Amino acid sequence: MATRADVAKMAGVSESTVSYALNGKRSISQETRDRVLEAVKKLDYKPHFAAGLLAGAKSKSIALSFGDVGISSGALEYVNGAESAATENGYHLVLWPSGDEAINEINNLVKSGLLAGALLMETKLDDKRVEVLVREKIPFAMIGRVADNRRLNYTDRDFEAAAETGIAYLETLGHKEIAYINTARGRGVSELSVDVRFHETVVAVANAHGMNAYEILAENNPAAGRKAMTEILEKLPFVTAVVGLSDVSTIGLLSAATEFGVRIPDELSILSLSTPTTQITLSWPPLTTVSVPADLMGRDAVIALIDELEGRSTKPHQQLYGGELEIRGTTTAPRTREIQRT
Amino acid sequence: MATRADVAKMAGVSESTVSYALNGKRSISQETRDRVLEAVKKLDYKPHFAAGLLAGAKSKSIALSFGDVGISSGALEYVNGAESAATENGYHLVLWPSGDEAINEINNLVKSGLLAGALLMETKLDDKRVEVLVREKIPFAMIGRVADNRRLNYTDRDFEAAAETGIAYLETLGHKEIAYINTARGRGVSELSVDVRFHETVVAVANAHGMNAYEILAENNPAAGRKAMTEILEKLPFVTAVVGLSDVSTIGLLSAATEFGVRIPDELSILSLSTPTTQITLSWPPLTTVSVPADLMGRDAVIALIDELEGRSTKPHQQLYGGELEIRGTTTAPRTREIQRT
DNA sequence: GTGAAAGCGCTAACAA
DNA sequence: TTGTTAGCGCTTTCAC
Repeated sequence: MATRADVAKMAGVSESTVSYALNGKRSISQETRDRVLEAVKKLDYKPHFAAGLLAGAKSKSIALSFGDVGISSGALEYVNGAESAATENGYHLVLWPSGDEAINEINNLVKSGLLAGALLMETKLDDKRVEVLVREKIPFAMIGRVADNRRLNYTDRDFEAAAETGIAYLETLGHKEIAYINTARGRGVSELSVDVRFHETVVAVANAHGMNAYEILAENNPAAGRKAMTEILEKLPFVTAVVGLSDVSTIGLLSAATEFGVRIPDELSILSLSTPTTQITLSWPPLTTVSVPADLMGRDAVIALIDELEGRSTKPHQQLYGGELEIRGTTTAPRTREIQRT
Repeated sequence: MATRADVAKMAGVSESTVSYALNGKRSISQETRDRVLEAVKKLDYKPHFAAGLLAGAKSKSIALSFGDVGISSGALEYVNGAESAATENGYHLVLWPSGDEAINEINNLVKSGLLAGALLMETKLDDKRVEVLVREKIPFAMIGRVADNRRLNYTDRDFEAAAETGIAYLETLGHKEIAYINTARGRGVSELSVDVRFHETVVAVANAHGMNAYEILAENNPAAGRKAMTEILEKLPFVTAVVGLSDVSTIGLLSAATEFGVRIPDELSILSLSTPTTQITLSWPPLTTVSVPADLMGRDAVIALIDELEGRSTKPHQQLYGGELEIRGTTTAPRTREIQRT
């Protein structure tokens, strides 16, 4: 491989001139630049990034820290949005599963110059990663929020707005008694910030609208959604609508309704507040949702981080996305008779 | 940050001794090692990877090259499998969208020492990435295959085995006339190797079993699956079973059947040969499938690549996975009357 | 506008 | 078993 020295020799200039011709960090005559560029092309010169890193150039790699059980299907849209924004800006995303030592490794690699910063997904209210990154002064941005977000970059959903949009719509339809499915949390099971925040918000908003909201806990998988449907039939036969706060479990709930012979939406309305667009049309009827602009949010978070890395931001970037009501096939006016399994 | 020189001074040894104490590339007395390790701990020394790379150490980063429209939900399981195997072996995956310049960039970064090799997903029969990587002698492994796989590492599905398993099962049930849904290809639309290979295989296997197989082309999304269902009702009302070769379109087909009032499986059997496990239970009834061990395949491909990177492999790693018949709710004996929309 | 040169922190060949 | 040392290719300061 040709080095910068080879280029310098061929172009008849010094090595530093080659660098500056390439990165534009100081002015250079058009003629000299042309000569350098020609030599670069002739020699098929490619810069050696590791050398640059050692000499002080900044890395263009960002660690993408996701949950420790892999990237979930719900998280995928965020990842794809983040990835495309990163690529457009000349950065790359490095997959990084969460874990106690993983975050220390990120710290090491940033200090080593190999990584520029980190993008955190699936944040918990009390997220250890944040502690470490703040202490070590590693630049990072979050998709989601923690308990105390002062001076932190985050891109999150606007839960108040989403709940308000969805519940106001159910009120319009005439629903009074609703159930909502949330991920099991507290009790040491999970403290994903999204679960806690949504829980609090939905109850408050429903009450404000004069509705009664009953919580059902379910892990975020289809089987748990099925169990939730069973629970509704057994314990809450009077509810006329169900609001899903997680993505996959809501689809499981819908399938289970079909299985149990509960006609959707005539006998029960289902509204999802968190289903990614790619999953909405996977079931029948297609889910009515308050949309999650996951792609945009992923992009937004990455761009916030890059702005910080490149010194363009002065204050933390904190952005909330509400999402829009998308009426599809799972909602209608409440039934008048009691629901039952057939 | 403390450097290797600081550690050497504190431990009272030379700098190279510190390196060897850390990487074990030459023998060292227990006493010396202990002293070095103690200094490392006291100084909180972290190796500077970029420096190591420049000096000749090998990178532990692998480019994960996926389709240019982002990671598809079907590809996610492969990614997660690959990621966990990489992490277990001390490697990391760098997200890399396909594209003409992208593959050149991988080439540059491998030459720069920043990347060790590449893992290719969503391979096409005539894949440009392979051309470049072979020419530049970049180590890589594929999930999928190209037309000529001599001397290449690949991990792929065993299409013959999968088709045989699925179609033999349909024969057992008594089906004679079947449709199969494949991604539109040829005609410049797509040349994903999986589409072409599956097409050829399914026809051959069906014929061998004395069945007639009719192809329906559909992009791999729910809406196209719905259209495929329409097409079956209109043009192939005599078929009693449908085999889906793609993942998402098959689920769309199933939803559409429910929508159109076609009772599954009584009026039409549906068998999927490619649906990832996470999507199977998203619809009702749950799909009967020939399973795709995507997680295993992702792991297998990464490990093959790492073996090559670390000089442990002498010949190309070529591995096929058949998958097992998993009977769920979408298949049964053929109906006797003609199918129709209600 | 351009050049010279001093590192960056590590690896590994060579020497002892 | 351990030490010495010459780079790896680039960035950047300082001088012209």
